[in-house]
Amino acid sequence: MPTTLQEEIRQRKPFGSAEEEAMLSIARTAAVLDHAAGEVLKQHGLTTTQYNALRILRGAGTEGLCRNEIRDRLISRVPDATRLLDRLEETGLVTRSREGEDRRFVLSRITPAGLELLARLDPEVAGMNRRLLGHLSQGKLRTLIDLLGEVRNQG
Amino acid sequence: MPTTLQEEIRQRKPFGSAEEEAMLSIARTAAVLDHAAGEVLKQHGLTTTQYNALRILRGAGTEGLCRNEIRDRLISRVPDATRLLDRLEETGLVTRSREGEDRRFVLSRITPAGLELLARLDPEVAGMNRRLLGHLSQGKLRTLIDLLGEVRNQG
DNA sequence: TGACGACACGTGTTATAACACCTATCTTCT
DNA sequence: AGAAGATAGGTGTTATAACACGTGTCGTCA
Repeated sequence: MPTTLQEEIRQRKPFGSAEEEAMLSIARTAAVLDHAAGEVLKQHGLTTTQYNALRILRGAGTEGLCRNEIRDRLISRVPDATRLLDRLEETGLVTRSREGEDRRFVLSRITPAGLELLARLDPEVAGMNRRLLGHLSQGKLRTLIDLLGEVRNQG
Repeated sequence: MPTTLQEEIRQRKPFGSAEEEAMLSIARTAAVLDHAAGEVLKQHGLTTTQYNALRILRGAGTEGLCRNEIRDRLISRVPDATRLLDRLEETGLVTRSREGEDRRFVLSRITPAGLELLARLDPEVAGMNRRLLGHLSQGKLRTLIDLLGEVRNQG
């Protein structure tokens, strides 16, 4: 197993700056984790984005959320939340309806089938998180989270 | 500007574990940075993956690299490096030829046009890195890089 | 030597992402 | 009231990602 990013991507020259190395480290780490999560979710017919959307809708409860609200809450922004929800609706995990007094809004809600799927996934995802990150102490995880927050704020 | 991830994605409930929060923080940060980098590169007709591939080929020099070697070095693995190189070849940034004694290998090389493009991009990318990450001290960046390395090793 | 498996690439196809554009509804201002 | 702009959502199209499979080349071993 390679021990440094430079070995991992077999780069000969050292990084030009800490900023550059940090950019690549973040991208690389996210790619590795996203791939691992994707493998787990794929077995349940979900992509990581679909799973993320379902989690958002579970958090929203019975009121549901409109399309743009879901889009804005996604970890990784997608320009086409309509068809993301189309697919979740096709597989019966989400329902949509235009019902408020403002008829522009279409509320999406997670279905019982969606809730069941998430409930089945919860322990599996928790186990995956431990497997992927459990070798770091709580203190290190906290430091990492704080540093990433600093990166995003005033990025 | 939101100050915590929880506000950023408007999540009501606190995170279930530090591992979960770290997973989401990494994914979120990578998405934000990748989006910013994509905006810069888009103006030059490149995606972040294409840019990454060009950087790899510049590092390889005149010897070039074969497809699978490029694929393995990419920050974010793609299952179809052939067509990634197809596109770079179409735009004249890369050439390919089958020439070694082992006729299975197809060597890809960056062209002078590719080198010129990268040379034009170098200062722009460096400036972007500073803009995105320059507000963190060198010590914090080093800590972040090290922690991300720990995440990937024995992940 | 020739059959077999491994390897390096490429191709075909489907699903999704990305982008521009369009429709319907609402708000506001004259 | 009615026009203009903003907002929410959908559609059409192209590009790319993702996956399975096919082709040619090489090494190996009976």
